[in-house]
Amino acid sequence: MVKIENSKRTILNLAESLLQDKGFNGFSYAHIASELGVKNAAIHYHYPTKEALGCAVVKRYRDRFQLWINNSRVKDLSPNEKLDWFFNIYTDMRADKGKVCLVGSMEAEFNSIPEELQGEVAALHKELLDWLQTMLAEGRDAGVFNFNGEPANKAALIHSSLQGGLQMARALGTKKFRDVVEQIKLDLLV
Amino acid sequence: MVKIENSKRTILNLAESLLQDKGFNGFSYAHIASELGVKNAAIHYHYPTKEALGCAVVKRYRDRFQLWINNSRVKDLSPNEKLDWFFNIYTDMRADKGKVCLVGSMEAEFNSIPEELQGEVAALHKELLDWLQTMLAEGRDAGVFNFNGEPANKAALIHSSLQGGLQMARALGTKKFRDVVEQIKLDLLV
DNA sequence: TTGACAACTTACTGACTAGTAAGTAAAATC
DNA sequence: GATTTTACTTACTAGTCAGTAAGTTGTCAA
Repeated sequence: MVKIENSKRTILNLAESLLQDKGFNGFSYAHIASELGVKNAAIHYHYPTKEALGCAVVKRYRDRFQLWINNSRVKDLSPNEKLDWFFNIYTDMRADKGKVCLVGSMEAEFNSIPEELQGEVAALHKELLDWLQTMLAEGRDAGVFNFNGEPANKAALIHSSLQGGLQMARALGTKKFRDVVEQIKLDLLV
Repeated sequence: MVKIENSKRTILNLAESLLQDKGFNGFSYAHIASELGVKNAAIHYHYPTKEALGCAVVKRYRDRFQLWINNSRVKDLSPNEKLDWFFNIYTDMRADKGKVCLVGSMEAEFNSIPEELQGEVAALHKELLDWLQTMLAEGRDAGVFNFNGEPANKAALIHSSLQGGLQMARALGTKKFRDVVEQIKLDLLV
C-alpha cells in the first residue's frame, strides 16, 4: 500500500476535471483509477457509487462558491470588480483545456444522470443565480450597471450566455467566448 | 418482415429526439431498437456506426435549417418576425419534454464524441450564427433593433443564452427560459 | 418463374460498465 | 505488543455497449 496523500481529494479533483471535460456519461471509474495508478475498487472504497461521486463533486463546488462569496476578498469588491471576478471563473475554465461549467455539463445530459445529482446541480445553479442577481441589483443601484427589467432575468441571461458560450468555444474557438463576454459588458455597463 | 414505412427516417427521428433528451453518450442502439420494435442489428443495417447515425442527424438538421431560411415564408419576414421565428424554435424544444438544442447537447460532451460528429456540430453552429448575425444587422439598419458592437458578437451572445437557457430550464423550470427570452428582447428592441 | 435485392433476424464477439466480496498489509490506537 | 482501522488489491459478476457475420423472408423486376 503506497499511501497517497489525501486520495479522497485527489479522486474528487480528477472527477471534477473529467465531468467538465467529458460529461457524466463520458467518464468511468476505470479512467480515474488508471490516471491515479490504482484499481477500480479503490475508487469505490471512497465513493461507493458514481452517483455519490458526482454529488460529492457538486457539493464541494457549492461549498467553495459559498466560501468565496462570503470572503471579504470578494464581498468587499465593487460591483464592477465582482463582475470581472465572476467572468474570470469562466474564462479560466476555457483556458484550462476547454473545460465547461459543471452546471452546463450536467444539465445538457440532465435526463440521463441520477436523481440525487440532478438535485445537487439545481441547487448549485440556483445559488449562482442568486448571487448574480444580488450583484446586478447592487450595481444598478450604484449607477455602474445599466439594464431594463428584473435583475433575476438579467442574471439568468448572463449565466446562460456564459454557460452556452463555453460550449460554443469548444466547437468554434476561444475567440467566440471572448466575444460573448465582451458583448455582455457592452450591454450592461453604462 | 413487417415493412415499416421509411425506417431510415423513423430511426433518424428517434435518434434526434434521444440526442436532445439524453445526449450522445446517454442513448444506445438498444434504446432505438426497442422503441421501434426491431433488433439492434436493424439499426446497424441503416446506420453502420453510432458516429454515422449522429452525423446523419446533424446533417439533416443543417439541411432543414437551410431550407427554412431560404424559403420565402422565413426569408420575407421582417427582422422582428424573424427574431420571433428563431426564438420559437427553442421555445418549442423546451415545450417538447424539456429538449435541448442539438448543438448544446453535443458541445457539452464535445470531448467524448467522435471526430466527424464534432465537425458536423461545428458546421451547424456556424450556420446558425451566420444567419443570426445577418438578421441582427438587418434589424439594426432598419432601426428596429438596438445594440452596440458587432452583430457577430451579439449573435454569439443571443445563441449562447438560448442554448444555456434551455439547459437551465431543465434544472430550474420553464419559467427561467422564458425569463431569458424576455431579457434578450428587452436588451435588443428599441 | 426466377433471381436479385432490401430489410431485416439470429446469434454472436470482445470490450467496457458500475459494483461487490474477500483478502492483505501498513498504520494508528489501545 | 495486540487489535482495530484504513486503504487498498485481487478476483469476480451481471449487465450493457457498439459492431459483425450469416441466414431469412417478402417484394419487385426481368
